[in-house]
Amino acid sequence: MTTEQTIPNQDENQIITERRAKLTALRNAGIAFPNDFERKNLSGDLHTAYGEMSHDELATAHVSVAVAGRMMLKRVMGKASFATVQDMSGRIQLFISNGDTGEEAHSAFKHYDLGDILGASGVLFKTKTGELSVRVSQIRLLTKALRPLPEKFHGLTDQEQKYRQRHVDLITNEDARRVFTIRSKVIQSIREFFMRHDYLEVETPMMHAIPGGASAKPFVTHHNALDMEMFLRISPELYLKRLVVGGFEKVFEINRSFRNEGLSTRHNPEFTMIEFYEAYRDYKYMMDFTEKLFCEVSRKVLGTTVITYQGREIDLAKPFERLTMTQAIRKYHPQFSDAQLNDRDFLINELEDLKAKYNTKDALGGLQLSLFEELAEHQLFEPTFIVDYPVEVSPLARSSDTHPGVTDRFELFIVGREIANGFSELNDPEDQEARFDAQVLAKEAGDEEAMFKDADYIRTLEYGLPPTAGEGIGIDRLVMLLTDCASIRDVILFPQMRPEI
RNA sequence: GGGGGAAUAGCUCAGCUGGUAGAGCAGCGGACUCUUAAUCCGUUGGUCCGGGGUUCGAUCCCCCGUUCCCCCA
Repeated sequence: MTTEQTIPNQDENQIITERRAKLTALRNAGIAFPNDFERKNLSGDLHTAYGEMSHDELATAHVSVAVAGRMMLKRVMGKASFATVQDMSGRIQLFISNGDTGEEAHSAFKHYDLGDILGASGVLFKTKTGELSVRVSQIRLLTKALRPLPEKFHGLTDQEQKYRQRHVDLITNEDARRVFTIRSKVIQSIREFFMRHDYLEVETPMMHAIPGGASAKPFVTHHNALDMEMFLRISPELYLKRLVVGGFEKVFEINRSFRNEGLSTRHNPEFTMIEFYEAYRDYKYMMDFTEKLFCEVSRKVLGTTVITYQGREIDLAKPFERLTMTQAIRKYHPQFSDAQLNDRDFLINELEDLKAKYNTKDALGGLQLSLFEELAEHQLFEPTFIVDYPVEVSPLARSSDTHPGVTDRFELFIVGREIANGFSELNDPEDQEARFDAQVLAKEAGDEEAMFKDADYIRTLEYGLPPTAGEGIGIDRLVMLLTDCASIRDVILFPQMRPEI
């Protein structure tokens, strides 16, 4: 809405200059950006309704249509032309000729450029090669595109440009449209699943005075009026459990959370997950529930539970395997005995040999986890729940009644990546306070990802959190799986990038 | 953070261990009334990512930097 002409001279080129001249001519001739074209038909609907009709049937039916879209292909043959326009539902071919539109309109059309947005009305017909097309009687330029599109055959292939100029990627690459359409449907079907199970969708704060609910470094910001440091949330967990205390016994939030860590093919600093909590359930129920969810989402969105990821097939309808960490290690490294995997000195020796990262102060469970991450995690291609996480890395999970040092917790791995994390919630306020205190000690000892003590959350638990199970599922990673994308940037519309200049 | 790769016309890409750059598409002009990445003829278009260095001469070799991609932590 600015009247100021902001022309980026530095990347002005001949093509843009010529298109600008065409725009100037349009301005001089009248309204250059009209807003009165009434689009009546989508190309996809027309193909569905009339695609199967013969040339003669269509001629008899005499179907009048008005379509609009971006011109993607253009073939001029003297007194007649073909153009392909693309709208939100697909593409349709236009036939423009002196005989149908008059020579003046057709001549004007010849100066339209690929990328321009057109509106056309006319009658449906089939070409002699059988392609459903519009015999155009009136055609208008609705929006002049000043910048040229990428090459019509290859589209945009430069990864950086695909991410930085996602609109161009979406215009030219059908696969990009496919991925983000699937993403939308995945979220929709997840929401439907939870609605059907009587969950309440809620929104909790994204700005936290105390970042909690996960072990991660937060982004820091500042509230001016309150003059206080605030954090972008790393997880909505503690707020959602407050709501369970409040009596909302089944809640979920499809949330954006933020973690101040590096960027990679698996990490974007802001990411989408769903967290959900259900009272009077345990972590075992959540595993069953998760299997149902994954199966249903895949079936609804893709029409099948059998997916192919990077060349390998997975059937989400098959029961997900459930292993403890040591079982998973032994599955891929049968040379280890149970006794060895329960021997601190042995584990430390192995981790040293592997040059793996681990915390020397860790108890047995922490060391097992380090070895699991080193030797087994990346091999878990088939969906696998790893159960019985150690207490020291699970400060919000309920302790096992039968195995000291272990919590009622699982993580789900598919294609070697963590995709979900759930547990029976710790609802003993005194135990929770002790766990927070342990986290504070870890933080003081230099663990930047250790949790803060949240006294308000303890007070909340003191009102009584019913026995509850909760879980978080990484939606970006789930979408990667369902769309066969290798990089998280391929499933995030605008992934975080370094500034261009 | 470490290692490897990439950056050349608006886009997709060539460019021979050194001699100031080419093709296709797009654009512009022309021919063409059923094309399908239309075709045919002609033609415009370059900060070879940026900055230093070596050299008579650098897109090419060396150093520094920027961004992206891949692998590792």
